[in-house]
Amino acid sequence: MEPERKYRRVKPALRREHLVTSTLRCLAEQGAAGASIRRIAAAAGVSTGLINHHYAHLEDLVAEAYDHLATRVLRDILAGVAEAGGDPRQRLTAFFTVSFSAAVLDPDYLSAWLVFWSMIRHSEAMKTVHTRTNEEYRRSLGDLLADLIRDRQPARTPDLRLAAAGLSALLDGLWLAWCLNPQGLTAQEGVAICEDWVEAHLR
Amino acid sequence: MEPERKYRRVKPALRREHLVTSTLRCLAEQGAAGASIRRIAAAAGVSTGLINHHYAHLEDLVAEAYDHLATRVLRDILAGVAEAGGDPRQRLTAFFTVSFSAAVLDPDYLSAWLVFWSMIRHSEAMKTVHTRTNEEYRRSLGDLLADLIRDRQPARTPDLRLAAAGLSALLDGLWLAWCLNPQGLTAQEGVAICEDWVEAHLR
DNA sequence: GGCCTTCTTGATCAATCGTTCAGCAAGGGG
DNA sequence: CCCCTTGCTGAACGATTGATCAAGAAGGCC
Repeated sequence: MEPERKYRRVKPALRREHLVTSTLRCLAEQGAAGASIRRIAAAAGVSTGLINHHYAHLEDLVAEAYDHLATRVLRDILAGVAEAGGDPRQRLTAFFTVSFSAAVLDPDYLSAWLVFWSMIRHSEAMKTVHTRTNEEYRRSLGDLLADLIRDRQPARTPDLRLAAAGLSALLDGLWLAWCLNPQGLTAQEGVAICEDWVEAHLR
Repeated sequence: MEPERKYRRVKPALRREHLVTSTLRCLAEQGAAGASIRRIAAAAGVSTGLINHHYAHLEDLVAEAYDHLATRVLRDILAGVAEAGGDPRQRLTAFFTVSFSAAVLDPDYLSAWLVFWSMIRHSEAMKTVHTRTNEEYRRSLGDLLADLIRDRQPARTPDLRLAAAGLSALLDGLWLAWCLNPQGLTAQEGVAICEDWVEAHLR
């Protein structure tokens, strides 16, 4: 008979990653109610005390989960863009397509984003993650737009910063609307609206 | 000496309105933490029991607050539109201007919207309010777009439903981005981006 | 093989939550 | 003016919250 171990020790870095993914699962499945030390501990299969051992405050864990999700989404999108080849227009289409794919456009994950956003106001850590990831996202979008502008040489070149802000807001708004009421819009229509934006603005 | 009354009775309809405005104040000031019977009761200057006397569940009160805020915002916007006169283009500009005015674009109120949205998933009452108010909003925007299209007779008339969905998403996205990070964008730039959308799509 | 670091547990704390309910009292109708 | 409806109070209940901490045990190192 092998001696039953009560638990297995895990290296901090690995354990923290484990806790972060458990947090995301909790937030996606249960929304704001899932942002609780006890529920996350249960989902991770560990004791409540372990969470405060690795994170001084629950807020720190959630901030890391925010960073994790935002980074993964942008990475997925950029991977799709890279697959699309070198044509600026097709790269932008890939950006839209992945943005409206199931891996990103998931009503369950909206619950998580809502929790993140609601914490930004009072948590400096959350604010920091939001500002940084948002800048990365908008810069990626701005780069793609800049490439397309250079390629097309449209009659009137728009302000790049405002254009990126507008397209980014359009994407966020469509994503939000779809998650809150999937009946009102299809993913294909979401992509189509973004494509229209490009054709209308960079002609 | 006038006999001190312990409290004053108020007609149900008036009391409910009182509770709704107190709820909105709580949600705006304290976010998700303000969505509590005790805090709302304290803000309204009544006992906790009174809330459950008028509303079977806290959820019902919050749903009424959601309805109240969404209706007020749309009413403010349409009032601005009415003031703008009869020119379809100027009416649309008024829609944008009011949307980015302080009465609507308030980071404090974002906290309230986030609470509402996070409750939609599990509350049928919240889902009903969201669907209805959202349809009203999008229909108002669609009407203004239809007027402008009839007035301008643009070369290629866009799908009205998709156009309204797109512009509505753009407004929501800009509003969300500004509330979450007011440094990243000014209200005037928000209006400018919306104006650009109109000029680019309905030329 | 035994020691020692430190990862992990789980009981415990005070605070807060939504809801219930017995009873008080305000103030209009008869 | 009194009664009776009902708006209203506030204590109480059980559940849940984030955080603390003493104790335990896993597993690498000498």
